[in-house]
Amino acid sequence: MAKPHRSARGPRPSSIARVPGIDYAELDTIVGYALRRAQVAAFEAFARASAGAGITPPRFTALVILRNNPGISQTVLGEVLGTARSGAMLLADWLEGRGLAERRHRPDDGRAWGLYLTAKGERLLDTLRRRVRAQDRRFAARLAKREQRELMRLLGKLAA
Amino acid sequence: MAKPHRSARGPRPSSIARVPGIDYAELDTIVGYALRRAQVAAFEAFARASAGAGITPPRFTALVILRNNPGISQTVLGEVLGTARSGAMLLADWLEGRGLAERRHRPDDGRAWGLYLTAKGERLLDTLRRRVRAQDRRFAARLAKREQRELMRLLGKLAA
DNA sequence: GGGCGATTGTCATATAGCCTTACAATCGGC
DNA sequence: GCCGATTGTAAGGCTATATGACAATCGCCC
Repeated sequence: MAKPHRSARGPRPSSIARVPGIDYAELDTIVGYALRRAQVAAFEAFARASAGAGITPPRFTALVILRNNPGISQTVLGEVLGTARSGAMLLADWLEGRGLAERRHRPDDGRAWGLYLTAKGERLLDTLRRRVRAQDRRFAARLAKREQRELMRLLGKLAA
Repeated sequence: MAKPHRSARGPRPSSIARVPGIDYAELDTIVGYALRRAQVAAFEAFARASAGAGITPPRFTALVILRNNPGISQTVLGEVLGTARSGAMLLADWLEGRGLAERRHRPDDGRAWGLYLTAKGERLLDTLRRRVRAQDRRFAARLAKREQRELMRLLGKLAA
């Protein structure tokens, strides 16, 4: 029921409006299903924020991670994203191909590359971040501030 | 940041363990990101429950919907799942191919088919449902009963 | 009753995002 | 210096979806 539905990643889930006249039965008691629904809604907020650029959630995540962890290796990036090494490499290729990130040899390890955001990457991330956060805040505004904090706490416990 | 990450659906998100030593920065303040993490965890519970059969979240959803809404059309099924009609058709093909569901002509509309669970489909759903619910409950047990109710309430508001 | 736009299922085609496997270069410990 | 482990890479493939076109049928309007 979860993302996979997905879920979990790549696919572009379109809105899952409740269809009138349909009996959802036990689906409404399954936490995973409720999570998926909410996540799809959140994704739409993200899509609105990143419209234009081909930025997807994992790419945005990678940009943030690169900025705050300069020199990170592709293997570790893959772990952070929860994907195979080869997938992280493709992602790095994509970022590098648009001049958003670059690979630099690592003095301490001849096998590994260090990943770094370029100036262009930093600029993109700056605008992107503002828009993503604004949309996320607008999305979360369906809840009171108090509820938002509580939600984040509960989600944190679930993901742990 | 939502599911799509994935997805929404189809993809098989692997666990997203927190990587020690990595700075996640603002990601931890984004509701969509938190949702995605929790959803991946929930998906793992689902995968454990449906291991063996090739049942994915959307397929499980379809089984439940078919059982509680016999005679539903493929177009409506697609709406419920949030996918294009063609995707719903493929799903119906899959279910029919394993003898879990069948299409019956609809007397009132020569274009549309009505979808119905077969006896075999009902049986599978019965065992599946028990396992899925058990795993979902185990997953949700990271929260107190009270918190679970609160979470469902908040998620409902977000998805609305 | 006939005509016409809308709807339904279907099919072909394309794509995105992944994974798996295999491999060469390199590292680290013994 | 040797050998198992690790890193990035490349090739190939798979799955879930979307898009667009199509024939059959419906519903409405005249």
